[in-house]
Amino acid sequence: MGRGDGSGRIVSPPGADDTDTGILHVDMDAFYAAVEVLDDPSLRGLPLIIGAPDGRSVVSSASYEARRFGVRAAMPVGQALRLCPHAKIVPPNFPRYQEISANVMEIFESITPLVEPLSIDEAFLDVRGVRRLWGSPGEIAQLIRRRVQSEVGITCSVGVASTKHVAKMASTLSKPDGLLIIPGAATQRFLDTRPVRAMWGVGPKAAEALESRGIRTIADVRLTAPDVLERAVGAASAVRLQALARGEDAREVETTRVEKSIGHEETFDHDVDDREFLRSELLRLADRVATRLRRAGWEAGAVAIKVRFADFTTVTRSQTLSEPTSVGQRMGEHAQGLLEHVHRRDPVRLIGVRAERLRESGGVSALWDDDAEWRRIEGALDDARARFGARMITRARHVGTGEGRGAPQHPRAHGLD
DNA sequence: TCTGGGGTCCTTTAACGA
DNA sequence: TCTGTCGTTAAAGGACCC
Repeated sequence: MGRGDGSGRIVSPPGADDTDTGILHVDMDAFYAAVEVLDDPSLRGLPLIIGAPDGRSVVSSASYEARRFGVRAAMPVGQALRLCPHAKIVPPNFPRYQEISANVMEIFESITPLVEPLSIDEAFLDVRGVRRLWGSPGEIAQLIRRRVQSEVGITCSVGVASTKHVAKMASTLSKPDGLLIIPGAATQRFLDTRPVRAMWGVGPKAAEALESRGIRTIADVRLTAPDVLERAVGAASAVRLQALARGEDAREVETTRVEKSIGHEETFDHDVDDREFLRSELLRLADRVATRLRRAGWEAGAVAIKVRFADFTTVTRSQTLSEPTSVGQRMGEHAQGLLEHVHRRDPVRLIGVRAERLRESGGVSALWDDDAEWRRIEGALDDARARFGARMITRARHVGTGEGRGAPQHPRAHGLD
């Protein structure tokens, strides 16, 4: 979600030069707020803050009317309300945003198969292969903007360039409801004048490290001696940033991405001292993570916990499992064991559980949904696996069901009862 | 007024086996 | 056999993104 308020917006005139481009970055404008307006037109024109109204929540999205008052995503809701006291707070409705997102992505995929969703509200498109079908990249960008507006009812901004990095920077500059095309030959000129903070991957820390050395623009990054840059941001980042500053970005639009971890975390309304309560919360969170693992047909090869103390310092502990699992009870027990390795006893504001090193599930668990009895069966199966070896149990499943991972079905349907 | 929840990636350090 | 080194992996922390 863009954090700007639309001031300093730059857009291309109609029919602008789009020579040597082909990568589009499409970004919905104030997406969550836009969906809320779509569903309740009486909200149009109002300063909206999407975020839970209670205690420690932050702004997920804000309408441009609210941004004019300085409200930004990730800002505590309390602070946002002080900046814009008459703003209307709307609690987020993520399933609904997911729905609208799917509609938008469908439009993209009707234009090119090369779509890389980056998040719920943005995607890269490679349109180099569909010119004869839909026209030049600039024309396709306009087509997408029209179609998203007319078929979904919200606005988006599009950056058109020769690389992902430049397309992303361009869409950001064109927000809201804009289009910015950077022809290949203009890339260096475009980059050179932008501040380092505008680079994708340069956040507050890196920007501070660069600016304190007098490196303020992307041209500065390009012209700084590599060893100086390396001392500022580390070796890997230095190489990457300098390439991006020269307009080099060989990353392709990737249509498939494999998730690497799944986790849940929660911030308590009030800091928690009670170790037993923390243990029970770990179990609960582990259960939610395990449910998602099974639905995806995965197992965790490692479990990690995260503990954030009242002073916001955060520690993590992780452990590789001797046997991968997607059983909530087992993940929860591992999580509780990891908590024993956190010796600091101060009040805790957040706790989380994450499944890492995901692999395809070899077990029965992927076939069925979450259910107390089924959890018991899974536990028994896991124990059996541990005792007799996973291979036998796995093979038994394939013989027994004669099918792969499919729609969730209850074990009774297979006569396992 | 403090600072969500979902992630990814990078860096550093330590341990370990060849 | 001893010692140093190299490569790999695990773990922890942190920056960054939306």
